[in-house]
This record gives sequence, structure tokens and C-alpha cells, in this order.
Amino acid sequence: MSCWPRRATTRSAWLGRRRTPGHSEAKRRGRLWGATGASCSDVSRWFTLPAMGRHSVRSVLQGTSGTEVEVSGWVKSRRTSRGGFSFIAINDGSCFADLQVVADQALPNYDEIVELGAGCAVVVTGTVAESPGKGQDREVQAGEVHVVGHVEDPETYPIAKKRHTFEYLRTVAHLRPRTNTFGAIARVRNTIAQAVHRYFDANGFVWVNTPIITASDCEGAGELFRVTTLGTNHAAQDQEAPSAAGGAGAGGSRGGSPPLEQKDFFGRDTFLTVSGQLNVEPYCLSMSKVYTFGPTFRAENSNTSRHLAEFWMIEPEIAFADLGDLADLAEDFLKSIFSEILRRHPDDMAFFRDRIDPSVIERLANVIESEFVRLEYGEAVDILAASGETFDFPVEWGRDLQSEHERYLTEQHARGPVVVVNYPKDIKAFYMRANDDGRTVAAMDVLVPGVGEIIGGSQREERLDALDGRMTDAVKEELWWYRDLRRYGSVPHAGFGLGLERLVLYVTGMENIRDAIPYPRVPNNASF
RNA sequence: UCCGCCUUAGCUCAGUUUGGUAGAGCAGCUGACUGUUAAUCAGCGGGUCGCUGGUUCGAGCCCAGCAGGCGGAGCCA
Repeated sequence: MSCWPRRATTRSAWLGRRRTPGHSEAKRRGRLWGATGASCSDVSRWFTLPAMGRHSVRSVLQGTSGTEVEVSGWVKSRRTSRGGFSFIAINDGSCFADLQVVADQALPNYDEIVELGAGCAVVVTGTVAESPGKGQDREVQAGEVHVVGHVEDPETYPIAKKRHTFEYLRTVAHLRPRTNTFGAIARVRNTIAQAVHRYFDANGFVWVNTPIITASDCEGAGELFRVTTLGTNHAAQDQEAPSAAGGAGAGGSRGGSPPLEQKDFFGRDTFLTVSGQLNVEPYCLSMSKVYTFGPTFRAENSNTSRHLAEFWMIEPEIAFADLGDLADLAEDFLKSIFSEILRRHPDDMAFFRDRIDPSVIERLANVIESEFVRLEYGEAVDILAASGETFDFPVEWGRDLQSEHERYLTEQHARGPVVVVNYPKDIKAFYMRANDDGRTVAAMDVLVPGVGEIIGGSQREERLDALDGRMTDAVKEELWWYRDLRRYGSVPHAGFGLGLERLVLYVTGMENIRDAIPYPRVPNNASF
């Protein structure tokens, strides 16, 4: 596992600032070139919109020769020619390609320019020209090269001009977006996220911002992180301690004192959400088509390449719909996202194909063009039993499908995405709708090669009596409002959860989910 | 949480079998050369061998514990 950081990229945030009317071009220029260190006034000079004269590398490479441009970015490499000039490859994250800047020795700060190395930040003004060299159509003949930020020790700059392992790059997560791999991932991840919103908006869905802090510990998807102000806020605790302890000395709560959680911020136990589903259902049963898209937290002690403690989940929920409608939505949704990625990121995807996974483009194209294979759980069991494969875990109706089984179905049997529906009710959550056969529920998993389960969803139980039969008394009390929905205009509805990072893995061909999110949170590691 | 593997220069690794205080490639630096583009060639500098303890005259190497990383499993998205 390695990548080529030589052409690293960073997506820069263009927080465009309006130029104040009094700032003439001369004034701005003077402020920029005058100072070596970046004062606040310098920064206000550098943040300008592209339309106001600033150019991204992307726009320069698409532009016409002879144009005067100003571009800025980070040096990927510098090669000095004794012919009296240097080639500086810079990247600003706006696209995969670097921009080649040609700096002539006649430039007043040429001594400084020949000492540029990977990681240095520069602002260049110059003229776009046809490039006589191979490897790029256009380049910039520099009129000025202003070194904004130096690299203090080139030998220890973490992103050397060579291959690095992904494991190593995770230890320098603050600089890995400068590599070509993580720059491409950042751009593709962004486009996926934007495409998710575009898809739902275009199809009449309403984005619902479900809470991140929840009081419900029965969302049903794994271990919860506790949210509390107790224990961390020692001052507040100490203030309360004397009265709470009464005259009984330090420590233990006595019979008369309230439970500890009642002294907590919300007056009860609270957690980080593991799913927005329960909270989005009320909006589904009002707005008809809704979705959540936000961070999700699971405190499972999971140490795999497919699990994060903090990840982003997309959860559409549709009313007047059954499991078949939901599967149709999942398929159409994924195809739409994949199409947009291929259309908008040919350079990044070509890189993933050449350096990460040779089949990645072909795989997405095949998904777009073919229909997802759909299997009843019972069919899947039969296929596995008849496969002739030797599995570590037995295949038997009533048992959940193991990773090896799912992998066989999607990688060997279907050779593409496969939707498995109608699982045994005893292995699925209480809110999934009971089927008429009495032994299955309308649950659905979408499996894809290499990643495994990318989508999990179900039709929800809309009948109060059937729902009550699957809830304990404690859950009924906690989720009284959820039960209310089944009393007031209940309708068949369905939804699924899709992990954004798993989608990023599938689209990019990357293998470890820790490389699909800028700052991964996993057990024993919340660095950065 | 369970099973397995790994931790030596800025990075990637060899050195562990047969204990005797360390090597290569890349990166960096210097120079040569060149419209170069993973440039090429020559030279130079660079290491408390993850941490703690043990065995030994002597430990990168053997033993134990711990920490971290990776792969797989479970949980799931």
C-alpha cells in the first residue's frame, strides 16, 4: 500500500473576501510584496475571489495562452536547469494536475527560488504559455515568485518526494492532504457529499438535521458514547459536593440524594447518536421524502478497515413506500452518485485506476449500466449452500450472513452490487416490518465487492400492535413518541443507512476506511 | 474484544536462524549535467534499533510485560 505524494494536492477553501473599494491594485500589490512575514493585512490581500484576478491551478490549465495570471499553491517539486531557469511544480488542490512554473534567473529573488523545495508556499504572477516540454500543455512564465511560507527543514518535511505508505501518512494527517492520493480523496469525497444533496434535492427530499445528542439509548445500533459534563468539570462538581454529601462525608450517594445523572447537564443520561433514523421518521411521516446526512458515533471496540468510531451517515426515509421502493431508491441513488463522480473527476479517477485499483473506473461504469442483483435471504442461503465453497461459518437458515458469505455473494456470485432482502426476524431490529410469513422482516442489505455491506435498511413496522410485540416495556416508555406515529396517520415507510466513508472507499478503490475521512477516530486513537 | 503479524536513519526495509554495540534504496545536502517533469551521475551527513524489565562478560537479535501499527473475525454503515 503506497502512493505517490510527488504531486500532492490540497483543497484550499476559498473564503472569498470582497475587496474594499479603497484598495487599488497598486496598494494591494505593495502590501503583498513589501512584507516577508504574513501580517493580517497581507492575508486580506491574498484572499480574493478568482473572478477578481486570482486564478486556481485548474483555471490556468484550462485557460488560454498569453493571459496574465496570479496563482498560489504549494511546491510539489523544483528542478533547476543550468540553462538559467527553474521549473517549479505547484498545486493548490483545485485539481489533480500540478502547474509548471518556469522561473528565469533574471528574477530578483532567484537565489531564493532555487532553494524552494516540496512544501513551500508561493504566490506566482506570470504569463500563461504553451509548454515546449512534454508532460503539460501549458505552463506559466513567472514574472514574480513570492515565497510566502518556507519549509524550515527539508529533510524532515514529512511529505518527501517519494512513495509513502498510507500507514505512515495517517501519522501526519495534517499534511497528507498535500499528497496526490489524499488530495484526490478530498475532492472526490466532497463531490460525493455535494452529489448526495443534489440527488435528494432534485428528487424532492427534505434534509432533516436530526440531533447529535440523544437521550435514547435504544437506537439499536451498538455501543454509545456518553455525553456528560460530570467528571470533566471538576470545579462544578466540587461546588456541589458539600451540599450533596450532606454531613455524611465524602463519596457515596445516600438514599435521599438524587441519582447522579439528574445532576448532569440534561438532567438525564445522554449520548452521541448512533443513527438519525428514529428522529427522522416523524419528519418522514410529515414531509414524505426526507434524509439525514451528518456525523454518527459508535463506541464499538471495532478494529477493522471498515469501521470508524465517528463517521458520516446518509439516511433517507420515504413514506407510502415498501421495501421494493427502498431497494429501487438505493440502486438509483448509487448509480447517480457514481455517474457524477466519473463525469466530474476524470483526472482523479484516472489516478485511482493507475495507482490504487486498476478496476475502479470499470467497476463504477458496470454498476451504472447493470441492474443490481436482488436476492431473498432464503435464496442467498441456498446459493451459498450449493456453492461448493468451504466457509469457516456454517450456512443455515436463521443465522446471519458472515463476511465471508457476503463476500462470496457480491464478489463471486453477482460480481457486483447485490441486494439481499427479507432476513429472519430474530436477527434484526425491533422496528423492522414483520412479513406475512411470520418468520422474516422486510430488511435489506446492499453488498458491494471489496467493501461488503455499504447500505443497511428496512421497511419500518407501521402497525402499532405488531411494533409493540417487538418492544420491551422500557423501550415502549422511552419511545412513546415513536409509538405515537403509529397511532396518528401511520403509513408504510422505509429507509436505509449508507456510510459515506464506505462509499468513498468503493468509489476510490482505497482499502482502509481511515483513509476515507480526514481525521479518523478509532479505538485508542483520536489524534489531530 | 478475539486470533495472527509487525515496530531498526526523515521514509521503505535488510540485519534476528548461528548474541560480539548497525546496512541498503529513496529522501536531504554539495557538485556536475540537463526544457526539466519519479530527471540522471558523483560525493557527503544522518540511527537512545517502540518502551520497561530480565537472561548474559556482552542484546537490534533470546525471554516477559506494556504501548502503538497492520491484517482477519465479531459488531455494523
